[in-house]
Amino acid sequence: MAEKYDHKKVEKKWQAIWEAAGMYRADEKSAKPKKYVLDMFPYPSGDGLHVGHAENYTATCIYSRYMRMKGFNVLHPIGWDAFGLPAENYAIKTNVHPDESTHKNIKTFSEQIKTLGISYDWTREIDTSSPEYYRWTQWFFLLLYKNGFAYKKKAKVNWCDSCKTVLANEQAEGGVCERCKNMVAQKDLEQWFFKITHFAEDLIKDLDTVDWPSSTVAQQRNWIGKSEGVEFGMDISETNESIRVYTTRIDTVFGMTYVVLAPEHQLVERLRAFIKNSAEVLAYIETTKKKTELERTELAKEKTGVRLDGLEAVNPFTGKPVPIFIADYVLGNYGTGAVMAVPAHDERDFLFAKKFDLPVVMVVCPHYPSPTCPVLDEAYTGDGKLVMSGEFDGLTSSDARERMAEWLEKKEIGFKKVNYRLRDWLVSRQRYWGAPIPIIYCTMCGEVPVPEDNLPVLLPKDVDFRPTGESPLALSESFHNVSCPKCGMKAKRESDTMDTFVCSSWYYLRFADPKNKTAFAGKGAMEKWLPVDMYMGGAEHTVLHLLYARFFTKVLNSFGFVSFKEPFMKLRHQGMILGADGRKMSKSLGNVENPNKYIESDGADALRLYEMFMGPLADMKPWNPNGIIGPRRFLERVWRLKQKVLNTADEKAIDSVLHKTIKKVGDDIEEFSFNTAISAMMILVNEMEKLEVISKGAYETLLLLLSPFAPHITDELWHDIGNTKSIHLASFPVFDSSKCIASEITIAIQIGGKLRGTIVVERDTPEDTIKGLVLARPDIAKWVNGKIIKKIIMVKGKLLNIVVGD
RNA sequence: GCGCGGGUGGUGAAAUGGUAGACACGCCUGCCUUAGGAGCAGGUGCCGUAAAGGCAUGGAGGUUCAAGUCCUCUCCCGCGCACCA
Repeated sequence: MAEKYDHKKVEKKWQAIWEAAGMYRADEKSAKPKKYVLDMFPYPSGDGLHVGHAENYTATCIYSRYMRMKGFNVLHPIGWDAFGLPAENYAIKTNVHPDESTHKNIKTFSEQIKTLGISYDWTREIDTSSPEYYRWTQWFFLLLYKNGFAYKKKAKVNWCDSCKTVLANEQAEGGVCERCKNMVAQKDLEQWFFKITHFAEDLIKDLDTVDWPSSTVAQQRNWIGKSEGVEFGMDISETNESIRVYTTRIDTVFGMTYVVLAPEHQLVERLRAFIKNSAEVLAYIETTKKKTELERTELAKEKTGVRLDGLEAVNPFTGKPVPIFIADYVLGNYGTGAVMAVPAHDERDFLFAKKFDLPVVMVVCPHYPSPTCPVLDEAYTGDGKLVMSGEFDGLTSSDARERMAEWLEKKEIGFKKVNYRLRDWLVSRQRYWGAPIPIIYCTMCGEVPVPEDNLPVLLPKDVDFRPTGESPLALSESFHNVSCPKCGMKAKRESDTMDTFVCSSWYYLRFADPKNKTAFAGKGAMEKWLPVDMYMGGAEHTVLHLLYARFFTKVLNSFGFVSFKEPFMKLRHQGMILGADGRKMSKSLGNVENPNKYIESDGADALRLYEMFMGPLADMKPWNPNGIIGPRRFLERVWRLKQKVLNTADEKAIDSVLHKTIKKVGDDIEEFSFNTAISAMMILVNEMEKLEVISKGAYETLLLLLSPFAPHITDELWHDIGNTKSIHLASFPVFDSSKCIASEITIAIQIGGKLRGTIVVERDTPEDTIKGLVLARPDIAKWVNGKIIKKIIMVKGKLLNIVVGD
């Protein structure tokens, strides 16, 4: 009796052998074509590895192993996104220093990943919280600073009172803190920003050059929010002032019945003397100030606002004056902070007009030429042809937009304008566990960048990191008080740290050259390995990390550091694995699955297979605690199959299905359809089991196909049948289409499109012979008898459809 | 409201316009046994005792010899964004 499959023994053995041999190191000297396969590097949380991590890493591991077998020089690295709030929050709770807990967690993660048999090049491991790394994060800050892409300004910013820090817009979506889910308040604070808006157009345009999931591309486009419209001025009667408004619907301008300013608009203050009801207006502005962003933007069906009595703005197209309002539904920080209101063609204007009893005039009609304009019970926001619009009558909306823009330009009142919703990236944080911002404030010299050779600005370890709203670093005497690098006088260091997303915006570059002491990465190394060919991670960072990383690449490209404009050429997301109850895994629900448990009971190979077999990688899917049994049984069958291997066995017996499987598995790995690749291998094993004996060649092919998925057991069996080098150094089997064709084929027989039977014939049977055979069969003939055969449709090798009529 | 995905057995899911439910889990019936989360053989969409047959991919139409797949309308679910003019 052959030895039983002992996953613990096998997996431990091979992991040690691979590590000793340095099997998965990327080769700097190889002439083979490169393939850079990257996982979104993890934040080493105290909870350890999660089945979701395992899903992500197994998928790219399979892909990397496959690419190695296909002759590529693969770079597949791993590192740690180690800075960040959770470590600090944990520290506050337990009084364990973030540096200590983070490094303990990294150790746990590393061990867990190794037991999964993930083929990382561990020699390139990086840790964003190490001075060797954050020195370059600081260097990037200075690069941006010196080129005007990093600046400090006082602005209304998102403040999370529970995290005691400011947040970027991207981290405060919907007015809620991305980390702790608490409501975010608006505060006027002086903060550091990166000028991501400078690249807004490129960030939109270059999305066309990458192979990313369509929803991710759509989300980024949506976030950047490009809009094309016109900006024009409107004179204010009886004053020398004018209002500039921005609109994307200039074609509706003849329907303008009023104008709205954002309450914070500067004109309000300047025109105060002309406003008759200024007390009421000021009161409204005060009320607005007290509202949070969320309250202001909440699905407030109820519109509020105040008319500026005594003031009117003139519509340049009609020459007619319209009233001016302030209302908080108009945002001060977008466009010009003022809009023309066309209630017939804008829902918000419509609601406002209803409330204030303002005229609603329809000027774009979908039923042109409509004799009368209907009474509207909601705004018509679509296109149509223009009515009541003077010389523009009868034009389509899109033509009118062009013509009206030209009209404004000719009169020098307005111009075409592109606006973006994207705002600059707020990067300073009033927290401890992050890279210090390398700036010094001198009473004489002002803002002074830390000289490059003074980097890194070390994060002091002896700091009370409990957040107070004041940056913890300001409390460290030795850190905070320094002398000015310019004049040598007493000065103070910037005490804010950088958003952790800054650290992760360039880590993929560092992997190309992780030990470099003179640059963030050598130019040659980056040109060799980058851009990333395959990037994989969760779909939750579509706007944050992926946008920031693209921004960094664009900055570096514009300064000539790198030749590429996009960092991640191909991107795929793995779907979230839910708990067995179909809910999101969480400690409080007690439905969290730990991969260790399954590695222990069934082995890493079985776990890897199960996670890949669960369903399409990108789908969200529930965990089935019993589901691993199928893949485990499959591996045992592969193990037992070894007993049937005979050198003299006939290879042809299984050729057809074998080659079909080679094709299917190869194609599926390239498409990330691992579930169907596994199913194809199961079919192959089922077929092999039916045979008395299997040729060594066929069995080897099976092991090679399976090796990216189940690397341990396949290497063990590979050696058992007489190979001396690791299976992971072998080539992927070559598909031979001539061997794919079976000698017998099954043809479906349809009568009038309905399946009535099947027939098995020799591969090269002529069509007429098949027709004859089919019609001779009584079970088929009974459907045809008494009817006229109108047509016979033959799909070669697949199907015969007899179309009958009465 | 807008954008992106989806709706197929008891479950996870397969299907270049060409035999719907591959592959697996579960379940049922045998066999075997060192009684195991074993192994082997067979069965398992629904209606029909069975056979014959019929019905089935959210719903309604349509195109086609042939539709889960293409087209129109519609319902439902998930995710993301949301007063950006």
